[in-house]
Amino acid sequence: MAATKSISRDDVRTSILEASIALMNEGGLGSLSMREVARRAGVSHQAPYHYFTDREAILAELAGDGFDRLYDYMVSAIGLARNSIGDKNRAMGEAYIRFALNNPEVFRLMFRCEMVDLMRYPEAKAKADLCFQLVATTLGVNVTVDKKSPELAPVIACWSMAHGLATLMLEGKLGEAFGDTMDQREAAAGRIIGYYADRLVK
Amino acid sequence: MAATKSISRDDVRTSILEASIALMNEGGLGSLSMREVARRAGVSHQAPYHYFTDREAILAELAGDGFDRLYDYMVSAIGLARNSIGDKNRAMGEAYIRFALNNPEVFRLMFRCEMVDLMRYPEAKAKADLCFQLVATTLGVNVTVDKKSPELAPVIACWSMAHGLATLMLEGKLGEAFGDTMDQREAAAGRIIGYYADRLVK
DNA sequence: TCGTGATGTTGACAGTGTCAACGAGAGTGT
DNA sequence: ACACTCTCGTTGACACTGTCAACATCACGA
Repeated sequence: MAATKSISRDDVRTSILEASIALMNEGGLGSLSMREVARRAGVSHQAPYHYFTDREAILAELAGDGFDRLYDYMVSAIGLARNSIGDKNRAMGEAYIRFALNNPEVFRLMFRCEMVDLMRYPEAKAKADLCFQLVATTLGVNVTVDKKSPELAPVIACWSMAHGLATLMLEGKLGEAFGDTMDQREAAAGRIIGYYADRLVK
Repeated sequence: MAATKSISRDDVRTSILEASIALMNEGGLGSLSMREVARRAGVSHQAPYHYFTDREAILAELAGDGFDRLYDYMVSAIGLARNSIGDKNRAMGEAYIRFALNNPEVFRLMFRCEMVDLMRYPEAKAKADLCFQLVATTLGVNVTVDKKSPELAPVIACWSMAHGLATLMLEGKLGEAFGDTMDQREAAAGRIIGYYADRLVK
């Protein structure tokens, strides 16, 4: 039956991806090896190559999922915010950082070009672009504008601050200045973003 | 002779580090392997372990050098700036980004905790702290203040924006919106920093 | 003079990504 | 019915990795 066959095929592919996610979250990206993924998925060490050309192809899929989820994080936050650009900007920045802290390994994957070269994975690239467009339109900037247009400057400034703060927190460069528990750290980051994001858009 | 011995010892250590730097700059951090380093340095594959306990110890040394050089970048830039905090802040941010673009692999090393856990390398950590203190004092904030003091907020905001911008450019997330040549990209980043850094400190 | 420690070597081990060769089975055209 | 091809899966091999263990050399202090 074609049905059972195609279901089985999807099953293998899905179990490979699930094993990848589990490994990534357990031991970090360093412990995500093709052979261990295959072992976890219960197939031979070579089977994953029938679904993904190489390790990077798996990572690209995970990164693509990450951009989808980041998009959802931001859309939800924007929806809950009041109608002013300032409030939306603040909510969006907080959501960006919350996503990074809740999904550290995927976040790294999404923003490290030597791990996933988005140029070679148009699907994932499109999802990343969607996130950028969401940021721009939320700040009231028409994204169809010329890439070099100065109109994009505030978008880049806001994005840079949120991204820098997320990265520095993730990599432990802010010490424990932001508190010990996740909630405390999110709140502290939110205060920074909330206070300074406004200054960048007007 | 003790002299020749100690010189020879230093020679080996130096050649190991030089080989590491060369490899890092040629093929990225991924191609910096202990065995290839040893090969380049002209010693057996096990010799480096007499000088560094493991791969991370070499990377920590390189990262420490990186913080030294970042410090120099920023100090020079501050010295050339006019006397206002705004000008110094701008010059410092530009220097930060110039350093990142000119030394991409070292910059990554310095800010990725899974590559070098600074907690385990107090020497490198001290150099990193020096950079942070330089940023704080340049912005007129007394760094001996309580880590959780809100006085540090503008310091963190400025650092985050510069770091985020550097990271996003480095990882190619800003497309070619910033120009094709290195000079163009530096200039564009400088414009962003120059325009927005001021808004964060007053 | 005899350890002894620092410096260097070679050999081995399990682990990795990936190529090559092969097989079972389904689908298809004749 | 038969041969062909394609997909999916296997096993085996290769060179490479980090690192442990064992051994050689040789300067130096007791």
